[in-house]
Amino acid sequence: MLTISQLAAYAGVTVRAVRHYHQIGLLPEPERDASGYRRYSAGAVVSLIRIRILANAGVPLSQIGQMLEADASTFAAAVEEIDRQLGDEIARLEASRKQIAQLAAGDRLALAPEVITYLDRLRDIGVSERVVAGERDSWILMSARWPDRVREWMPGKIAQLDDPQLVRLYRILSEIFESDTGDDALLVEAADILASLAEQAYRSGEIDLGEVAQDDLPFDLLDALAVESDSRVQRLLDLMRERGWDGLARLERLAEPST
Amino acid sequence: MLTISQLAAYAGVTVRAVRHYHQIGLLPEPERDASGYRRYSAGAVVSLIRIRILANAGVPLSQIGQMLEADASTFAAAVEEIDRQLGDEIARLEASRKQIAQLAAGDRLALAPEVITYLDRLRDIGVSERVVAGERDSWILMSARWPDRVREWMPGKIAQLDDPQLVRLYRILSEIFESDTGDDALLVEAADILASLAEQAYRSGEIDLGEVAQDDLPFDLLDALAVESDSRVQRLLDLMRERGWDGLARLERLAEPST
DNA sequence: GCTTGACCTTGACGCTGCGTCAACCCTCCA
DNA sequence: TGGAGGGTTGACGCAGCGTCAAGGTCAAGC
Repeated sequence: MLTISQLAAYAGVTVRAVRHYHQIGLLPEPERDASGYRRYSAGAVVSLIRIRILANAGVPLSQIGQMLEADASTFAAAVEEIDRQLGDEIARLEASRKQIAQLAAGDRLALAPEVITYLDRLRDIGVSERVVAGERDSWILMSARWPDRVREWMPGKIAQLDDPQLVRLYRILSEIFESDTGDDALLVEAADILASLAEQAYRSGEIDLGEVAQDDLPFDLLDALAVESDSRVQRLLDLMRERGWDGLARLERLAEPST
Repeated sequence: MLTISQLAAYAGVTVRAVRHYHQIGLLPEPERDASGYRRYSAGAVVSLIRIRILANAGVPLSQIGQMLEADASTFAAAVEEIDRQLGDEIARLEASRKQIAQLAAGDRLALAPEVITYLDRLRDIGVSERVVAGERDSWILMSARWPDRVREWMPGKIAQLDDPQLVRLYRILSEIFESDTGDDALLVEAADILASLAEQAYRSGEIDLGEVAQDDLPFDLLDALAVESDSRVQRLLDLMRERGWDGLARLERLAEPST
């Protein structure tokens, strides 16, 4: 007769594992000797090894009992199911691995390469780091919901940077948010340019977001994010409202311009 | 300001997950409103999304906090470590998948094909199912500890089945254990053949187990297993002892034969 | 003002497969 | 006879939430 540690050693498992199998009813409790020790027969070793064979194959303990008793076809069906689950799990882990490979490639925020390019272009034209960081956070938000759409939008966004008016706008914004003073004249100038750009876009019908339902887009959230990062954005919003436009991330016409 | 469910929806996670992140200190608790509800800023959405990006890449929650604060080289090192762990996990699952594929291939006990062949040969020469089952359990025990050694031993075992004496022995054993009567004459005959075979093996020095330390092999366990399955095995052991041999799975000379 | 349903709160258990104390008993050997 | 090295049960811990339970709150319709 064997003690629990001998049994465990023969089967190549830990004593704790054996007791666990008893607890969940997978391995029957053996007789006890006079002092209360469990005493195992040689057959228990075989039972335990068979349990481990299935467990090592990835079968959940909760199913092993049934599988050991099942007939061939039931067994085969169960095996197939387990294999499917293992396959799913492997697929999930490999997806994770792809993700992490992207992170390793220096793309610490997991933004699409197109967005990274866009942010770099902003830096090239002299946009300050704070404003770039704001843009980045906005695109993180957008990418979370429409990773594919964002990639489609980027070429257009990058092309827009050729517009001298837009470049001027970004430079003014950089100047505003880089300084700690509240130079309202600059804010007014920014609002004027922004209104002008919005007007052009509105006339040319350029505002085109593809098939994304516009209510679905978190423009309010983007505006709120901007205001959070710097309260002077609120002033900009107010100035835009005076000029007949609502919002910032997505300008919406409030009323026809009086002029 | 956002409620917890709005925050969760923006980031594509469950409310429960957000609360969990608060609990483990991964996401800071926001201010509460008058009624005790959590109220989130837009920045929280960005924070949460960044957490999920890392979590989806397989980073354990317990490390995400540090990673978000880490510098580039620390971050890269951590990423590499995570990737290694993912690789290990995938390897383990794929090993499981191979195992289960073997099970699916009809090999329900995960015995090496050589052993299956051996058991089939036993059936071919007329060995009863009970005796084959006993052999099978023995080989399960052996395979658990020396899967590779067992495969090497099998060709020799199969070759031995050409010996008419051995065939006769197996047939007698089958007859004994298939009947419920206690025909002692058959047991005596079996013991005589076994002793004769042992003598031959002893003389030719054939007993060769390779480099396996012999104390390491569970011969006592195998004998015990046999006795458990049928108590008449005990009588066989006694008869062998009378003939100067100890054990059954591994015969050991007790004394030089008097003849 | 009342109901209703949707949303918020904290607290706690469940899941998987054991690892790891804790606190105590049993056996064997020098 | 004392200590080392077994054994026993009981319980917490782990990862990442899901899922009640037992309420309090809010907005809307009657």
